[in-house]
Parts: sequence; C-alpha cells; structure tokens
Amino acid sequence: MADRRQEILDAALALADEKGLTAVSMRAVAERTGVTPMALYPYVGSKAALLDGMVGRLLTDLLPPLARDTGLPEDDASPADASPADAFPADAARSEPDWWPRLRALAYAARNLVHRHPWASALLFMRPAITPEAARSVDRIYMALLDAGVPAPEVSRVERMLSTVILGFAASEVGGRFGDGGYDPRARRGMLAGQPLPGHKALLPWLEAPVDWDAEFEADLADLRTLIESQATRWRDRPSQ
Amino acid sequence: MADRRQEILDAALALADEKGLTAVSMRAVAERTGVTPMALYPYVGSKAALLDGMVGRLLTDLLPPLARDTGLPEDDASPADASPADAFPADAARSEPDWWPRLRALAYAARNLVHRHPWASALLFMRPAITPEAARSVDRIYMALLDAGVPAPEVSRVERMLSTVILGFAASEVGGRFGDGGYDPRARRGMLAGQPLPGHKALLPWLEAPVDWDAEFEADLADLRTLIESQATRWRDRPSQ
DNA sequence: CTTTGTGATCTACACTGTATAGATCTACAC
DNA sequence: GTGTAGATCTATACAGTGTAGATCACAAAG
Repeated sequence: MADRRQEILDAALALADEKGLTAVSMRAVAERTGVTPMALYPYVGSKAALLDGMVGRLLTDLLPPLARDTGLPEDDASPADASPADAFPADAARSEPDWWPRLRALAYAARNLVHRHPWASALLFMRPAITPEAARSVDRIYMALLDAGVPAPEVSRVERMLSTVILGFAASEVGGRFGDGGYDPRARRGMLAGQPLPGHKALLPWLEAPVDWDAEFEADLADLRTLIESQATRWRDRPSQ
Repeated sequence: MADRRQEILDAALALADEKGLTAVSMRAVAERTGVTPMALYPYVGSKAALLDGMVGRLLTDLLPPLARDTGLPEDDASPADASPADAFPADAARSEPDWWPRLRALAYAARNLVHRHPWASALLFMRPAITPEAARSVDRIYMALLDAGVPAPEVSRVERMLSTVILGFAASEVGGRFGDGGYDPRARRGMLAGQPLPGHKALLPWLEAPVDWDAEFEADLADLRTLIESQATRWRDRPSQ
C-alpha cells in the first residue's frame, strides 16, 4: 500500500544522502528495501517518478502541517524551517508587515534543505513545482508578495525570479558552480594568463579573498527585498501602469 | 591531434543538438566520428570531460575573437551575440554610459545560446565557469558593473547573482521548471483542489493567462538594472559603507 | 630488417532501467 | 478441506551505458 511506497522512498532518500544521487539505482533501492528491483514499479512507476517522489517527500518534511496553513499571519521563525534556531538569524523586529520574515524563512528553509540534501538541488531546480507540497510553498510566496504590495499581475513573475535566485544560489553553492573547479589559485591564474582580463585584474584583491557564503546569501536577500519593495512602491505611485 | 579532438566535439555537439543530451554516448559519438569508442579517450579523457569540452566549444563560438577584447567600450549590438538582429531588440539610445547595452547583449547571448542548445543549460548552470572562454565573458560582466559604478567589493557577488538569474531563467525556460509538468490545467487544478491555496485563488486570472517569456525576460532584466543602479547610488551617497 | 612508439581496436566487466512471464502467497466461496 | 481469484513479488532477459586491459597495425628510427 501507501506505506510500502514510503518505505521505498525512505530507502532511496537514505541512499542519496549517504552515497549521492548516482548511487540511487532501482537495484540498490530494491536491495535496501529488501525486495527485488521489479517489485518497486507498482509503487513508484519509474525511475524518474521515484526521483520526483523523493523531492516530494523532502518538501513534505519541510513544510509545516496543513492545519497551520490558514492564511493568517504566522509567527516569524517557526514556519517552513526544520532547524530554525541556528539556521535563521534573528532580524530586527519589524513587527507590522511581516511579509518579509515569512519570505526570509522560506528562503532559508530552501537553502538549508539543499545543504542537508545536496543531491536534491538539481532536481529542485530542474523539475516543475507541480506536486501539492511544492504548490503549497509557492502559495506562501504568493501571499507574502501580495502582502508586500506587489501588483497582482507581477506576482507570479516575481515569484519565479525569487525562487530562481534562491534555488539557483543554493544549487550553485553545493553544485560547485561558484567554486574554482578544484584548481588552486596558482594553476587558475596560469590558465587565464594568456588573455587580457582587465576586470579580473582590477578586482584581484577581492577575487582572491575567500567568500562568506552566508553573508552573500544575506546580501542577495536584501537586494531581493529592495527589489520587491520598489515594485510595490512603483505600483502605489502610479497604479495605472 | 587537436583537430581530431575538434572533430569529436563537433560530432558530440551535432548529436546533442539533433537528438538531445541523452543521445550523446561514447559509442554514438565514436560512430559519428568514424572510429571505435575507446579511440575517443586519448582526446577527451572521459565522458564528463567530453561534456565540459562541449560547453567550452559553445562559448568559444559565442564570444567574439580576442582581438576585439581590448577593454575599450564596444559598439552596442555586436559583442557576444551570434545572431543579434532578431534576438536583441533595440533599446532607446542611451549613448553615454553604455554599460547597460553591453550587459544586456551578454544576457541575450546567453539566453539565445540556451535556446539554440537546450541540452547545454544544465551543464552551463552546474559546472563552474573556469574555462578561458567563460572567464572572458565573466570579465565583460565585471567591466560593465564597474562602469556602472558598482563598488568593487560587491562586483563579484553581483556578477554571481546576475548570471544566476539569467542562466537560471534560461535553464528553467527550456528545462520545464516554469512549465506545468505536462498536465493540462484541468488535471492540475484537480491535483491542487484538496488544500487551501489562497494565493493561487487570488491570482487565478493571471495564473491562467499564458506567459510571454520574452516580456518576462525583459522585465527581469529591467529589475536587475534598477538593482545594479541602486547599488551604485548607495555607494555614491555614502562611500564609507 | 628490426625496433620502437603511437594510435586504433577488440574483448570484457560491471552496471543501468525495465518488459515480460512465471511463481507464490492471501482470502474467501463452496 | 479444496478451488480459485487477486495481489504481490521474483526470475530472466534485453539493449544499452562507461571504461579497464590487452592486442594489433603500421609508420618512422636505428
């Protein structure tokens, strides 16, 4: 039944967390579930569907139970974060319009999720957010943006941009796009020596310094916030456009 | 030699363009090159390296020859765009600070590249930009941001954010993350009917309308531009911070 | 003519996802 | 108890993957 499916998804998740996504084969998942590979198919359909099921389960674990999801404003830290204490630095209490803490919490939840399950980043970023769980978190973003005063026709676009930045940042962080590809700085400099790179030259002191990714995430979030607020302001100033 | 390698990369690229990335197997590439699979290894090293080589070649084709790359301001449309005429809508001529047209051209070049080679989106987004070709386009972005007045310590962060948005948008467009997963709206609504989704409800008219991706890309670029300009302004107003 | 080196080949291994057909168990009717 | 229907799992097989290891063909050097 349904619990057999959960058992299978659990096995697949454990496997991915321990040995990476490439270790998730139908045979390996089957063995871990104590069953033969073909026995998985009635429950998960196919390999691709199994992967979708895995992200679905991740989102289920992440989001708070439906009961709390009434549309009323929630308190700041608890929603959508499985380990809020260390992961969600307290903000100066801006009590009245709480759309920002809510958005912030979602952003951190997504980033923390990717940190805990790096293999999921590629899937989260590539597959459409069509599962019920994913729709729920998108809905939270919609609500926050509406509360922030973003004009309704713009909300879905801004949501896409927001999630692109946040998921993209997290995926790049764990996926190595922001890294140096494993070359040490000397070798890297050698590779790039043959061509004129005036920008790199001018920025050299800052490029060589190590990056504080937590701070960068904070800065990106701040940029997104001003972006959202400017959308709202523009709307308020001339509602015709 | 080196031209044998190019021959192999050409075969792999053609294969990917015609039948998708999954059709790029060592055996298939070998057959198309007129050689046995194992003969590829001295030239490309491994499958992963072959894929890296493919994106490298894409970037080489895209960027203008090194000669033009002197750091002097270039004319608006030509740089970094393989098919500028239809793909790069003319902007109102803001002649004096041309950092924006330059950035815009790069953004469109990246998006057009992904449109022409959808298979490359995942690779572009996941692998670090360490090849000489990639470094060159990053350098262009650095220069544009510096010209825009972005403070030097912020430039690399803003560059990362910029490329995350642009590559992320393009990848999501062709990869289906922005889509509905192949379900028609009725089925989709049925899937989501069981739970309260106040945001979706409030936005329903706008969510059902088809999305103009070109316009959305324009709007995202406009947002990025104001973001960059606000960075520059903040810096000008109080240079200490 | 022999030797050396280089590039391509052949074979083989350990995998992958999954279609198909058969086996095994459970539950209920008679 | 016996028979049977349905669900669940298993066994086998196929066509494919990337690539390690050994072999082979052939041009240039001694």
